[in-house]
Amino acid sequence: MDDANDFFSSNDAEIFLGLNAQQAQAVSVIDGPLMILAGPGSGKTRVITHRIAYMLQQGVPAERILALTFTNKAANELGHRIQRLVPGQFVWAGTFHRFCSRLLRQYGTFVGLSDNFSILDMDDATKLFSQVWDEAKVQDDFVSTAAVQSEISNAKNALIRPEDYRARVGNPAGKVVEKIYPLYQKKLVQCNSVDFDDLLLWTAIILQENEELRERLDERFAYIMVDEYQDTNLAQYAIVRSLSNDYPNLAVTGDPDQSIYGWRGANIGNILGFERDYPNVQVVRLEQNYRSTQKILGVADRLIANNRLRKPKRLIATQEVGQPVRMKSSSSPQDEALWISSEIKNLISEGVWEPKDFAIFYRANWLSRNLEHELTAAGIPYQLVNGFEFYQRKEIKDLIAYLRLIVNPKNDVAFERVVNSPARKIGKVTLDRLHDMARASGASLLEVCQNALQQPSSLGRAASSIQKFVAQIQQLQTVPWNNVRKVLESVLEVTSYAKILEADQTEMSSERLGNIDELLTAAAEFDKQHPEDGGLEAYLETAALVSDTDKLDGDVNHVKMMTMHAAKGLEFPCVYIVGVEEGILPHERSSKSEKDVEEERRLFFVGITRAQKELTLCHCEGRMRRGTFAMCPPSSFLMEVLGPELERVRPSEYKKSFGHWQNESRSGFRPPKPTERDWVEDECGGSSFDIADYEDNDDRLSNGSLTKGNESAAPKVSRNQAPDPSRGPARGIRESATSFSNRISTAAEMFEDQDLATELGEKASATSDGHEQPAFCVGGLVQHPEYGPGKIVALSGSPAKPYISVYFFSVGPKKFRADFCDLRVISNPRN
DNA sequence: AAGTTGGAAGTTTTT
DNA sequence: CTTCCAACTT
Repeated sequence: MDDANDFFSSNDAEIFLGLNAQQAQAVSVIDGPLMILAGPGSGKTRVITHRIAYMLQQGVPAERILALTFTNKAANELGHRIQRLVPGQFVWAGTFHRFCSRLLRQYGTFVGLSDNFSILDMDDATKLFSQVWDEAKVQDDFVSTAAVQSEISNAKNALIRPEDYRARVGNPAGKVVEKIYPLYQKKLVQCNSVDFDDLLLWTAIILQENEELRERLDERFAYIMVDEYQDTNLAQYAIVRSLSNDYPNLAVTGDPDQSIYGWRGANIGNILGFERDYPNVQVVRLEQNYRSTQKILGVADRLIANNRLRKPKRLIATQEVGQPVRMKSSSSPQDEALWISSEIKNLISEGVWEPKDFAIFYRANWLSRNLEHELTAAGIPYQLVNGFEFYQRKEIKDLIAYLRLIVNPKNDVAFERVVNSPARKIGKVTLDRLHDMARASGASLLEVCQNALQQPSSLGRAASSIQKFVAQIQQLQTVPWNNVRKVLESVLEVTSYAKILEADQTEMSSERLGNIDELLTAAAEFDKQHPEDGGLEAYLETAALVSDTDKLDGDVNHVKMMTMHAAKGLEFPCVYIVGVEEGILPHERSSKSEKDVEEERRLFFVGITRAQKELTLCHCEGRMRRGTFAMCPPSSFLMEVLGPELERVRPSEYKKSFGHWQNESRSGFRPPKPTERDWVEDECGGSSFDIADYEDNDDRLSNGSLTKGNESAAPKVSRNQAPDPSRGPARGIRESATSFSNRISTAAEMFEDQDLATELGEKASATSDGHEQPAFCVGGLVQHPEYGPGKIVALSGSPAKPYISVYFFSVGPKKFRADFCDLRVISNPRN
């Protein structure tokens, strides 16, 4: 460090200020290949920013620097920090996928894509894939679409093109992939679309096949930095290599111990083999951890030491010893959630921490349910970072699909999504016919429609609907693309999308209108933030490539909940990791091979090392699975981690935490009783119980009989059956309260007067020849061809979708669409 | 055409 | 306990 300061001019002082020796070394090496092995919390982002600042200061033009990150969030933060350090300089930083998307907009013609291509998200790609699957009439009953789709994804990530794919022996999906992969890829190109994997695949192919272009881009991006290099796959590796051949000023940062995307084709060998790929590489190790307490690091260290496929690496603590890492056992996820929420509530009210200091991690998104419920009940604000967010909702996908179709008329997936949304009476039959025509002519669905309208008879009854739809799209194509919000408003107006929802007047449609409002606001915000580089195409690219993690706002004072995958790169003072159970953390589907288990262990390692001050590892004795309560043994990882830093949460604390709930009367909830098991432990356990118990009882742990039979679960089961106010009513009773009460009273009436039935029957036969049909009225009597006579109980719905509820003598209550049903009015109440 | 219902099936992680 | 899909209803 001192040497470094002597060597560099005084201008450098600011850039090197406060860096340790290794960090300074990593910053100062800007020419030639460099590998930065950065443990968790070692100031990696800082090194990257300062290194870029140093390059700029050394006269490297900003446009020749390329920073590739894993998430948009990381890229944005990088950009932000560079701006702070070197104001006024613009360095391109973004994800691989975004970078590739930009290249393909320019050079996609090499592989048959025009510059307005669409990026399909997972949903759309799957939709297109199953169409191809259906068309190919796959006979094999033994492979699933999902297996084949994921095998194709693997092939793409491994840079295997459709024509080169050969089934490997022992791979049941292989033969089907051989057949489907080329068809799927052909269809994608026909639709002028790419899936996520294609962004990488096509870019790699273009760079491989166009030496002149490769040289130009290699020179253009003379300085490249790749973050999270341990998570790059073969395609990404190939792209990076192509761009750093003549100008091998490539710096990669990463940590083999944090490689958690092997299932997506990430090859940990890329970072382990970096020294082999690039001769004369300089290696810098950042081993000082500035984030976590010594105890937390001790636990992390002991865990990861169990991995065999790794380079041993130290984590040197610089923080205080800290509080013990806690291990908490609960009888059920409900109890676990209640315990966590009440503890967080107490810590907040005591002023120890703020909501935003807490994070709760889990292996899979569904594990957040109970937590959400209890945090809501406790009034703790939280933010969920999960997979089913804004852009997944139907109305949002519909509107985005309109935009995609406007930009790329060949996008058949978008066409299918919107052609009957809002409802235009264009159904399966019509769509099948359009598909046949498209297959025959090789044209896109929209083109087929346009052509067929020359002879409307070929479209049958749907011709006029299609005519209208095509006219709407054509009208929308004339709207200028520079203002996204205006385009969206035009879509809403031209298609009457919002108007139809407004007319519906149900709870769901008003929620959808709210979401649409939110989308309009977001679009306006995008327009504002991108006055130069915005517009419809840029917006669609952003919409396709944003992830939910990117939206995470650390400034908002909320508890954060997310998967451990999403937690990568983040840090929080207090961390809870839930569901540390065998079958969940190592996940049962990742327990086949040692390699898989090691990746699970790295995932746990990532979770643990996010914690700065306090860490609690939680597991349940059992949980509901497939409708029944099942026992859950604690994760084998927990046993690997046992040691002096670890402390079991003692039942006395458990009781104390619940005291709060017991004093508060909440309707609908019973204060949970400490389970029998907790009491037993309280008596015979003691402070030294925990570690010894786990170490000496492998057999008990492995067969999950640590609990004392089912007694401890009993109170939970009843809690489980209590109605859950956060979810809607179960199917089957999903009727409005009014119509339900109506039905009860009517039923009572009906049963009092049994003779009414015969009377009604007689009246019905008397009026059976067709008179003018009077309007339906509540209380009126009607005749149904199958069910016989009945009484009108309620009228509901909207003018567009009127419903009628009838109580029949023969079969009880029934509900029909009033404009479709075959009901004859016998009498009205006032007659 | 479109909504409702019953039965079978299934629970990873994400650019 | 949920979610998806095919069959059935109007």
